[in-house]
Amino acid sequence: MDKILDQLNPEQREAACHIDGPILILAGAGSGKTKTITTRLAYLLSLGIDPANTLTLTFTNKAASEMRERALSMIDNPVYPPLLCTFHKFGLLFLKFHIEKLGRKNDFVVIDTDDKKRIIKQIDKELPTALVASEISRYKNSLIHPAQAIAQAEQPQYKKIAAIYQTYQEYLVENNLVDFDDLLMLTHELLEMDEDLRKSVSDRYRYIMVDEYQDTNELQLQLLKKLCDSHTNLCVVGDDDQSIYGWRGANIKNILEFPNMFDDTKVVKLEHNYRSTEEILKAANLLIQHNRSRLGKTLISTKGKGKPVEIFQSSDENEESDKIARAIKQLIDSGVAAGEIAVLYRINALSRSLEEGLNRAGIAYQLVGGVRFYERAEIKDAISYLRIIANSHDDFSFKRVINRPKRGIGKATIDKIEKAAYEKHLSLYQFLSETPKTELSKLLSKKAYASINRFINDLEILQETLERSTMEFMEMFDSAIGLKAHYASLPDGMERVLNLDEFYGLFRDMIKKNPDMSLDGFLNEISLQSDQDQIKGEQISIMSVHASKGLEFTHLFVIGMEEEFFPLLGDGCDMEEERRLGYVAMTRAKETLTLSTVQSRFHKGRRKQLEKSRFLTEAGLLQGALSIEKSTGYKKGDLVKHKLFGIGRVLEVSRAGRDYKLKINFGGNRRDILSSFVEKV
DNA sequence: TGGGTCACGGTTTTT
DNA sequence: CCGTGACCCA
Repeated sequence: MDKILDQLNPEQREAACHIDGPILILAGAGSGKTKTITTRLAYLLSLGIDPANTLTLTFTNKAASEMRERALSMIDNPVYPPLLCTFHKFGLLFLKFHIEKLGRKNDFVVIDTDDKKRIIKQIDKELPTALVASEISRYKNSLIHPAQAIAQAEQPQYKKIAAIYQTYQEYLVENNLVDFDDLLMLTHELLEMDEDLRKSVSDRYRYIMVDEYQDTNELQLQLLKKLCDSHTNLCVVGDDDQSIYGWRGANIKNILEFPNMFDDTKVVKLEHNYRSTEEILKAANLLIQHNRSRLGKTLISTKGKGKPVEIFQSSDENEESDKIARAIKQLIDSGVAAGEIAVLYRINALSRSLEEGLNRAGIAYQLVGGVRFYERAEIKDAISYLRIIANSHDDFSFKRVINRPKRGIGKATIDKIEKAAYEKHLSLYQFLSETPKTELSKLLSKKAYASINRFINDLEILQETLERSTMEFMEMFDSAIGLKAHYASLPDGMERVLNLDEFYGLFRDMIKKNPDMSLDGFLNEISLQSDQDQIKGEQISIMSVHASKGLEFTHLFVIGMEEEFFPLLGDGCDMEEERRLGYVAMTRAKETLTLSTVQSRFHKGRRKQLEKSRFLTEAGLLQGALSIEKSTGYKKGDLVKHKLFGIGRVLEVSRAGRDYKLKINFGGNRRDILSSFVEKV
């Protein structure tokens, strides 16, 4: 038992050994966070706690599988695996068992963001789909039902969005679809309305752990509270300084106020950093100290002084990328493995000039992020076919693929079929396969009729084959549909064909490993899976700062260190979150860190003169008095909001020790207020 | 039905 | 500048 804990430092051990009651583990970058919580899980099990009584929640599948592997390798006799999965996977499992209590069937289909947008577009074409989609997410994540949304909407635009939300939700229920937010929202709903269920679920999961707690949103917090109904054994791990998902609903208050929300919370800080040199940590620490909303932590290096952080200054983006390419070449020539090198940027648009520079220098690289495997059009087509075959009610998938490959069926024909099917209360597929041929041929044009007949026929043959043998079904699937052939004929088709092959390969693998798995099972399995886009070690990586979270590189470059790009300014800019992003970027580096800044950059069709990023000065890397206004983010004339005094206008900004003082005019009343007590409006 | 052209707008991303 | 989506015509 002690062997398990031997590997930990005193703070890590203190955190891992805490069993009962709430605990917040504040784990700084590179402080051995995963090691600590996987050890804690292994420790709990080594004490004889039933794995079935534990629940460990993460945000990504990657984190879940990594933790599972590490925890299980520490226990001698893994009895059966403890539940360790993403929040959404937990919701999915839960709903499979309990959604019937909400009057819905458990053969629901999980739709992704892309599907969601398509449905929204069907309902409304006026408002931007992306906006509506994110507002619906906001509603769901704040536990607001369509009726409430409609009742509280004031502006005409929001009235419209709330109405779309209602129609959207009705559409989901009618077609038995569930979106990502529903996986959590419906789970919460069930736990809220059914006291017995809540009690039994909470009794079962007596030891709950949450990874990356700084990224939780309101809904996730509420869900956790329900899961902790009959106990308070909640162990959350995170780093408030690495909260970089505020824009998608993560609420940093969840971690900042955790000790106030749960009584008798134990707080453990992990501040020993096992990743970066002193020079790198010094800069990162200085930078993050400029933030006010934080619990406060200073990383301590265990790796020695190291090389100073280097600054590259160039006139434009071409010079910048050439400099970086040259530096990378030197590293590689001196024997550094390419996988140890990465370049980060704040926005994806900056990858272009960088890629050009790397290409000029003949350096192979891989771009991490971008379009994910399961979101590629060709893969979603194949999945849609599988969904129709598994579930003949899935009109949504049906419409996606009815004309892919091209069958000469356009909007007009689809409208006709939809209308007729609607009148008979049948799904599209049912309607087309059950309606007598004579009747169908009257409804449709000759060409469309013949084409649809063939289509339905192919699907029926596939369905019959599936009943006999999944393997046989898979063998004939593509040739029956003609997806590969379709994509092969397109100009950029080669890669898409390869992707389809990979997908079919995945499917076959899954069947071989799990001969009993049904098509339904397979579809469920992949609905929450993003490709584990593993980084191939033999190339240098380039990616956004967001994509780099959780990774580390021996030699790291960050480009675009200019005001406007990093920090990325614009409306709704949260300077503290930008600073946390800067902190995340810097703390990815192990041995050398190079920050690059240019005088001008070509962006959105024009060249712009730029100033050096304030983060360079804040991190103590560049001299130069920064104007007070810039470092606070407040300037004369800004509107700010105070808890008690309400909205006021800034008249003057001045320094007050480590904080800043604002002279504010609150409706005629002038007051001096410390800047951390107001927020921008 | 589907290919072609033009206007517009443009952070960060996981499930 | 470059990709997407709406709209128009064959």
